[in-house]
Amino acid sequence: MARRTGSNGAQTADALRRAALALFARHGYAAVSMRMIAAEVGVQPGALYHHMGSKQDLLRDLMVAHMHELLAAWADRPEATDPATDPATDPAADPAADSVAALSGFVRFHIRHHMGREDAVFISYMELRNLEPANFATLEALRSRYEANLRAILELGAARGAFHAPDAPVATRAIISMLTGVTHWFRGDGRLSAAQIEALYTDMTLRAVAPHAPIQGG
Amino acid sequence: MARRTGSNGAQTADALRRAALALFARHGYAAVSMRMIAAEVGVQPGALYHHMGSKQDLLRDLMVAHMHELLAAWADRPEATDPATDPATDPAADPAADSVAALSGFVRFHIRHHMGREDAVFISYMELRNLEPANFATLEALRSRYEANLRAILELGAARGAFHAPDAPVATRAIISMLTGVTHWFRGDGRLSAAQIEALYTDMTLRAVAPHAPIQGG
DNA sequence: GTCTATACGATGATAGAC
DNA sequence: GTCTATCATCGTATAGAC
Repeated sequence: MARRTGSNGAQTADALRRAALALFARHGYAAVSMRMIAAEVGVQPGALYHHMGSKQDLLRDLMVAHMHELLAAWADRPEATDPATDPATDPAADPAADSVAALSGFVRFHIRHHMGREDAVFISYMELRNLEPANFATLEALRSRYEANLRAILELGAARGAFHAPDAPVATRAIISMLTGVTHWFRGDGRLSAAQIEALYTDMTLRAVAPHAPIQGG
Repeated sequence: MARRTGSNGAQTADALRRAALALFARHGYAAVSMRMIAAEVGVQPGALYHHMGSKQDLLRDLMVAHMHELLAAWADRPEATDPATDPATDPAADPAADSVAALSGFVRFHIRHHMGREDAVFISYMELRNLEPANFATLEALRSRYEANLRAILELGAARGAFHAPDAPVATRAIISMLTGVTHWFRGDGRLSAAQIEALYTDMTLRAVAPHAPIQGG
């Protein structure tokens, strides 16, 4: 037989991408062979090349798709599409509260979006070094675009006096590192629920840039 | 000639380990071949096996050495070996200030130790998945031992009321993720000096667990 | 669209000369 | 301790049948 009964091009392509994502996350791009991906889906190695250009193209596509999904989800989040009419969060009425709301909104969004996408998150910052220069530049631009959202929140908040963030670019990276670190160790069946993690990280982030001087020492 | 003039076993072994560290950090363990390591040092591939067991042994040794160095440096840090006699940091006199000093001491230590060791840091948490189970367990135990130092500082500080850390294990991971993230982007020739980075991160960390309620909102 | 078969180079590791 | 030479295996990717 030349084609398995019930096989379907689009379904196979999707299955291959899912299998590749999981395998890349578990073993690393370089350690995963095309044979492994094919075997996972149940097709022969040669059949892969009807669905993708090369292994490198596959990696780039997975990473670009993840970033597009992230940016689209940010643009479509409720706060962005449904501007609050609550006077308590009206920027003109209370700029500081607006900045705090924006920052805690970012934290919640970031953690919620990344939980459940551990594989894609892992790949997106572990496999950057396995991208060819042109593909690396593409990803860097997308990552930078996302990061700019947090930086803008911090800069506006600092200008308003709502935040203590003496260096917004550094604070941006520090916060993103902290938040993304959740995906390294969080497992849904652990001691804490996703909602509890979210609350703890929101609290720590808000405190980290709170305009109160901590006790100095040491 | 069977041996290059001036060659030396111990020197070659050391050079191979240095070359492997740099190559693993740049390209990833799976993407680096024994031939690449040999070529970097200027020996033939076969000669490598007089200095190491296997590629896996090499990776494990590099990672274990890094963790041992980290733990030894922590144990030997000035604050540990030279107890402060300054009344201002005497735990009995001012427990809260003692906790703050301990935490900022950890942040300073962590950042200073990790800066300049980017390659080893990178490998130590990127290549965990390429370790065989027994080796992985060894590394996990070492990592956990280091993490316990920060957790103890946070737990004691929280018990004293010096810190707001409702969940010490989560705060520990969050802080370590944030601090270690520095090695991803910091370059000595950048906009900020190492000392400035250190100050910024110390400030953010102390604030993140400061016992002042941040403005709530959003 | 999937199969079988294969081209062709690279891989980790070893053997034996010097 | 390093060399040369080599083994068996696996890598990505392609060609052509159905």
